[in-house]
Amino acid sequence: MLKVTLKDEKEIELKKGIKIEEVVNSMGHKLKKEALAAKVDGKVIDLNGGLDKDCKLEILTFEDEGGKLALRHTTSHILAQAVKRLFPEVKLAIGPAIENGFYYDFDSGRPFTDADLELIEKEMNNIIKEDLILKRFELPRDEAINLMKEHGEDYKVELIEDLPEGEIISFYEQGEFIDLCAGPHVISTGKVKAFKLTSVAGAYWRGNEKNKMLQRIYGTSFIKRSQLDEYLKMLEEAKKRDHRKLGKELDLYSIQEEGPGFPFFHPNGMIIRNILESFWREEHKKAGYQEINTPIILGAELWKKSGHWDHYKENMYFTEIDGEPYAVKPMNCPGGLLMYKRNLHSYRELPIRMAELGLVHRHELSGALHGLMRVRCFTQDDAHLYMMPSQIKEEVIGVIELADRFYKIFGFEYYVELSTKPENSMGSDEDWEVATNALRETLETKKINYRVNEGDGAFYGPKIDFHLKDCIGRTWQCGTIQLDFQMPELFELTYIGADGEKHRPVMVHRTIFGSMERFIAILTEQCAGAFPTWLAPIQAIIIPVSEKHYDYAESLTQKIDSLNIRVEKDIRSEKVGFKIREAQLKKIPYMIIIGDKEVENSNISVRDRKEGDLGSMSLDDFIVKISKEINDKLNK
RNA sequence: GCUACUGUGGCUCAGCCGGUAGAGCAAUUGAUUCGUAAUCAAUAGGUCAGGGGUUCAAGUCCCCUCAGUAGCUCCA
Repeated sequence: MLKVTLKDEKEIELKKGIKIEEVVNSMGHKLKKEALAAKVDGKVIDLNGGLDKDCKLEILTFEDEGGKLALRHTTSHILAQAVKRLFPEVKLAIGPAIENGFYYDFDSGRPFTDADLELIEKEMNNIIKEDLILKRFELPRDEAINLMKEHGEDYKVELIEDLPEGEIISFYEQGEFIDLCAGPHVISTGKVKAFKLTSVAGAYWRGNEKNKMLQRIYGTSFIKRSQLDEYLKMLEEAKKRDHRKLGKELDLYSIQEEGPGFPFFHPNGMIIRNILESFWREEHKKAGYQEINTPIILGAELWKKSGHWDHYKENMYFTEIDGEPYAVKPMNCPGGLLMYKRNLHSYRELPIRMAELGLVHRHELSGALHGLMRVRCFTQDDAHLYMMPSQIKEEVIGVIELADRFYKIFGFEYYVELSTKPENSMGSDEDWEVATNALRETLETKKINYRVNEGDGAFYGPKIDFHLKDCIGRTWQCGTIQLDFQMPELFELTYIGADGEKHRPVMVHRTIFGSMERFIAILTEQCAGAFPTWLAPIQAIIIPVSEKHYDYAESLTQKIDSLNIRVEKDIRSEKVGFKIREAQLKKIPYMIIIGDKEVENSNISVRDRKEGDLGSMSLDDFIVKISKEINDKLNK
């Protein structure tokens, strides 16, 4: 007999070799119906699996990540099976479950059309109705390869050949369909109650642009129809928060055909941007930063020295001045380095923190451009910190805390990545090792959860990245902290130590917003265009009921305006309802409605864009209220 | 850059199997002076992204270019 500990710490005795499915069947009706997979000693496996030793057992449903992934992974197999039934000549690549759904990559002679998708969905429904049982089996390497060769699945053969020695090679079979797969899966195709194929896109085999481009079909699935509908509705709603849509509606910015990837900031966008920048300046002054500004165009020699010429050339724009080659800066560091080199530095000055709101230009592939999120010129809220090696940890912590403070103010949740040495990099492995470990240790000291992103560092050093989410959950890198031993070496930076000798400082490159453009985009999506009052282009609008109240409106406007609150008045001959509707669409935080009553009582009637009518109050009370909201940078 | 899709007045969109552009909003003008999400009327505005081709005839079919969207690659 086996001792099995359940999720609620209850221990039960089961006979050895029992199938988890049987265990589930002996449980409550609800769990029996909802079970999708199981977690045995922390490892997610099929319900088909058996128990052969004492263990902890947890039954997973759609509410559990493991259950959800199993269901969606099975849906991707159903998709592949349907495709094979309809188009036998298509070859299979990979088909994992991903966040919010799944995909499957196919090598088909021609691209899938919308009509194909409909056919495929129909066939998938058939497979679900057939309620095929998923059977797992393992094969030794040679047999596995032979099996896949028999099926003409070249990509699968390649995958198996690349599996490390000793790796278990498993397959899943459902009806006539067999796929190489590690699992886990749900017990039968009938478990998928609601699914939808959402889009088709090209995707390179193994994510390498030198490889063949395959057809990727994306989809999602649920255990209830209502969940699918809800998800699709949620996506629709999320699209209304898209900063490209809101940017147009709120007249924040635009991108013209004459300059793809080069944004134009409109007056409303500039108000937000300028406030963000002055906030940034205040905070950086407090945090001990100096501010500098360096040129946008600098000589080619500088870029050769910094390594950009060799490691970053595809992303750079070039020009010529008086016959000499120059480059438009893609990064601010080389200019900043020249600034450091202007004079001698004592160890007593260190760390030196030089910040720069620097406009950089980078050539991004046309297909990568995306509103303000991904552009070809942007202003980084950059800073370069020069320090003694002994100061690294403290400085990196300082930046992490600064970033955290910024994101908290905007109410952003973020997640952190540690990116390591990329292929096209400079410097010795030892340097990279030391730098990467320094960052890792700092993250661990601060007890920050992070994911390692292998090979994604800058060419001169490893980095800690802060990622923020957009309206539909895509993540974008904003803040970054990059530890660099290379530039100080290349530019022969020095400081005079206590011993009177010259020493090499270490350098940290960092941003908090990331770029003004991307940050404004994220912010726009986060607040759905209803910017917190301290950032709103118009903070209050005065709406007189009729012409009789214009004088009072004018005097209120002047009073509020004199307090540096961004106020406007709407004296068009329109009805109140119409003016309110417009103000509401512009997402103006406060509407001040004044009619006979207000003029008579010398007060105002306030409407909040979210709460609606707040009733009447005195102008002074309103000013106290809105000023507090602005000064405290409240997110409401 | 790659794969697929899209591109009609400032904005959102209609235009069936090719017959030679239409609505709403916005704008302008006039009327209306009104109490918490749309007052009424009139006027003006487009060589249908650009270029080439097929055709008696192209917004509608074909090709090229440009731009956008989704994804891949890449990245703040």
